[in-house]
Amino acid sequence: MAENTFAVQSVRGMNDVLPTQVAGWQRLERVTRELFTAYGFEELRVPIVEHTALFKRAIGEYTDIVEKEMYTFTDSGGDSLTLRPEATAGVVRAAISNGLLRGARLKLWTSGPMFRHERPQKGRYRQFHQIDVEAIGFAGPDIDAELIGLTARLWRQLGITRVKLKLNSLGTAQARRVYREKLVEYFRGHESLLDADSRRRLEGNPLRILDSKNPDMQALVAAAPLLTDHLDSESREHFDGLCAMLAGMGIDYVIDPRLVRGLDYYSRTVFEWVTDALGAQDAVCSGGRYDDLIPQLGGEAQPAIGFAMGIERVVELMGQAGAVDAPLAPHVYIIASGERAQRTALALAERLRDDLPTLRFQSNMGGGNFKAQFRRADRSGASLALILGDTELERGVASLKSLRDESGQTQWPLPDLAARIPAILADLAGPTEAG
RNA sequence: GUGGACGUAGCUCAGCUGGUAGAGUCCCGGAUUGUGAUUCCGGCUGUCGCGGGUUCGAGUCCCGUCGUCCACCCCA
Repeated sequence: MAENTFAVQSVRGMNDVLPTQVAGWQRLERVTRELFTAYGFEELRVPIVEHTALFKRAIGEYTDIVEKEMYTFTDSGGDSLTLRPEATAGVVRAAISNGLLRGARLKLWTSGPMFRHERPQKGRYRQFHQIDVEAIGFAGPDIDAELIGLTARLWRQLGITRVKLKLNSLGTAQARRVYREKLVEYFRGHESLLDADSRRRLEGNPLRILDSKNPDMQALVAAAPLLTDHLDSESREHFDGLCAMLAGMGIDYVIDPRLVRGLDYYSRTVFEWVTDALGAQDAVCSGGRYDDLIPQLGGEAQPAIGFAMGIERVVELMGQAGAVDAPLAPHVYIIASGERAQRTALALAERLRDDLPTLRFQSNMGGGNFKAQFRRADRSGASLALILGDTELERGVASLKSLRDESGQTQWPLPDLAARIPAILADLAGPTEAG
């Protein structure tokens, strides 16, 4: 590859978010921040890089993420570090190492880039972004229901409708161990029917076989023993409680006994919001309970639950739902012709910004004749053009022209502008925007 | 990591069985003296992703490579 090409190409799977796309990101960030605050969650910011061992221990040695998808490197001090592939491990680590856990109940959220070395696809990137929510110190199922209720509210606020909630319980680690043995036994009995992927998983992560999309495997999977039938009684009760609460909140869900997660730390409640609008990358937001993780990482045992949503995926859904705001147009576009007028216009713009801080003034930059400046004014979407030329300068006035209707052009002494502009804008806006 | 499709002006694309690139759009200027739509006229921009090969000659064929997209896989 030529060196130039190399230099101007972004790294595979790592994308720029362009100004035209940013509106969706900002809307999602704003709505989630308000929602989290309203539910009593506090923001926590954690590093992007952690010790490799943290992720191995939290996510599990035999998961796909740890086995083949992590960006791991040795720093110049000889430490093995990893670009975080998910957020929970870092949040839990931060809670432990800052001593936040002692008897506390933590409701936290964080967001930022995550890194996974996968083959890029629509909705799947090597650097992608998540908004992550964690509730530590709550045994549930009330908090489980609240978290799910929060996400359901978020979709409503964003105008997203093409999502469905899938729900399952993985039981406790002990119950899962028993089930796992049963499952391995079952699949060993039919080993000749297993595809290559499934045979590989039989050792490391047999539960994932249940997730197989291979049509040839469906019959075998369908007849496999169900985790749901092997739940311990406490998990059963917990899960039934959650279902009842969701029903009481009017939240629709589908119980999917084969919903398992790709991260080992989950136990009991797992859930996933899926969509049919993003092709194969259908998970928009998912999470679950991780009651055993904190002691595994050296903290004092605390039940906990969390979820993460993929910003790129949610923003894509927002775009499809038409839920992205148009960029804010200036209220006033300032046109100035001639050197003296341009100087006057800059000073005038600053004064108007002082006097009218809630309005958006855009000054024409880079000169141009009146025609060009009016064209830019029009394209800017501004409601009003403020015109400053030789004629106006001589008389100490500025012209104001409506760009959105035919109400014409008026002239005002410069000192009066700050008082006149809001009134004129209000007239232009008319009754529709009066509220 | 596996399989498949694709990669031509900023954008959307055309370019037949190989003969050294074109449209629309965008942008800029003009259509009587200081006024944004539309229309008309004129103008600008391309290492045809990159590298190599075949050929007298390649955007068009072959190989490699990078990237995008789709499916698998995985997951947010």
